[in-house]
Amino acid sequence: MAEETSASNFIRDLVAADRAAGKHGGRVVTRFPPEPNGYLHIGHAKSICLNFGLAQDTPGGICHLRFDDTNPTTEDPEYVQAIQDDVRWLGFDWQDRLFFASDYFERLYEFAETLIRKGAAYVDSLTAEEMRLYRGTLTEPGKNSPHRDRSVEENLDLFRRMRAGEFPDGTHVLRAKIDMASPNINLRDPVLYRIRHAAHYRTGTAWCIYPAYDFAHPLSDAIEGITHSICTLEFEDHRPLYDWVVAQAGTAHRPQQIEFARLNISYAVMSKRKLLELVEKKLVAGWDDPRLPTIKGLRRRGYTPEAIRAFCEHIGVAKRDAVVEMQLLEHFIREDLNKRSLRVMAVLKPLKIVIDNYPEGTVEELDAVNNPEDASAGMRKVPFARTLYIEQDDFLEDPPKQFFRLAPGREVRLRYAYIIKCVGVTKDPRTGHVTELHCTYDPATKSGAPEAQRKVKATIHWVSTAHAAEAEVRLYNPLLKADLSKVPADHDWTTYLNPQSLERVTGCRVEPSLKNAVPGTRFQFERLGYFCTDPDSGTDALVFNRTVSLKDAWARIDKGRSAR
RNA sequence: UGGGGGAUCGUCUAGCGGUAGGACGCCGGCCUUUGGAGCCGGCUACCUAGGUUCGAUUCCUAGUCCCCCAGCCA
Repeated sequence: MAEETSASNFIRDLVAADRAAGKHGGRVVTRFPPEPNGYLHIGHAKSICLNFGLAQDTPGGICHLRFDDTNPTTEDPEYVQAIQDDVRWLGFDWQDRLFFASDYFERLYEFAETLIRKGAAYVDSLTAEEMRLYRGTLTEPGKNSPHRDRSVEENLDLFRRMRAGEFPDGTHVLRAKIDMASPNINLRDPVLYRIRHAAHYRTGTAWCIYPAYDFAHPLSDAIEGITHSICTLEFEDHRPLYDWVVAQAGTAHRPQQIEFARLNISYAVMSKRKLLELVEKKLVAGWDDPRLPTIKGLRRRGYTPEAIRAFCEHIGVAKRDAVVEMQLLEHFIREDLNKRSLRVMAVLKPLKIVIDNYPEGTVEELDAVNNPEDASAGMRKVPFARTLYIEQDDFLEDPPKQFFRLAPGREVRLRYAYIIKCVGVTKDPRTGHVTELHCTYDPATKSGAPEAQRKVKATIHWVSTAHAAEAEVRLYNPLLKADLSKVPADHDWTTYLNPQSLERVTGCRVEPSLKNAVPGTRFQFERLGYFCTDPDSGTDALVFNRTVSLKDAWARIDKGRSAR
């Protein structure tokens, strides 16, 4: 019963119903329409999964990738490239259906003349400020521009001269002639074209007038034969305008706009504007900073496309505003990585131990399991010797009752090795800090040996001091100290950045098998979490990012204790 | 105070007049050479008030609360 099937949602249901009713000739054509003015983030992933997923799930369904590049001042080919990379990395394929709204500029222009000819659009010459005043308010109707009744001939002439570059920016716009008293402000003669003497990254200086979203988007959809144009909730009251534009242009095809609630994630920066601000002000390392919910950031952090897709599938699609907890995203990456990542041992904060009764100069190559969840992952050898590093957190001089790890006189098992007992503690006489532990081992308890069955309360990880490689490990915490939705608008939101969002731990020691780890490789550091080799990593300086920690029962207990 | 939307466990989400389900989370327990994973059990919800009905989360009415809209951004 509980098979892993794709959950339905109101959009899937609607599309299925349209197909069943033979609407659009039974075809399903969706599109993902990013503007190339920033990098994609997990919110876009939701839309990508929805649009491409709808196409995939429908026999004959297709999904276009269309760049909505109608604003030359903010767009850049760097973003076009990055967006394509990200969509592909997420696992979706637009095949030969890569489109650009800018490729439609000539046709859109013709549609604009069509509207002018039928008296549905006019050239206005009010300043932006005047236009704002004429627009009215939420509760008061607007009033007609003095230019609203220009003749078709005059409008055509003016519009052509706008195109020809005769006027400076801001002097004229093309407006839809709808209703300045409409209770829906979007219908109060919205701007269709504006003058922008700016080079476009694709069309260069061929144009100095550019279509507005409300004009370009519905018509691009119509041109491409999009059946279901899925967008976010804030466009809901643009839908009458969307339909108006398509009807006035008289296109053969009439696409249907459907809106859903955008994704929000707790303690994550999800607005394009804010992400750009973080990057530009160098508050983060770049668009791929692992603290960012950008696709590039998640990727560098160690997230897999599979986990992101599973997350997007499970959060569902609805119309109510929602804030998904970060823990849910973390759940899906843990679930994925648990099944596939190779286990290795790494010590983040080393504490040296000497096994007093272990022969000096001896090195044993012990057998270690690569992935207990996957027998085909095989085994590897890990060198064991007299002096080792263990995790500082795995020793407590005066442990509470629930602490099962090492303490004076206590025993633990060293993973894949022996049971050891702590017999001595060396401290720095000045600071009182523990600098070294002396232990003894029980040779009969070697992992795999018949007499090794003796139970101890805990197993801890370790590395051999002589064989381990040094590494830097970057730990990440939420970028924000509070949810931005609760931050007053007049506050500088960057003051809510978490100063502890990045914790660089240097002097870590990792087992020798990691010496040649290639950037982008994911591991489980046993008992610690999932880690991914960073692009900054090289053979001389290993760098790992913590993708997500393992669930930590002791941390919870410890937290509960200190809270009391 | 105009218009457009939305309200179901702490968080997401299902339900389409007939016992309110799932996931995350949280709390127990089992198991464990990762305090991981796995397994078992538990926790908590229909915005309010009326009405229709044998029966309402679902339909109706009236409220309440939340989100979006006054860019020549998308």
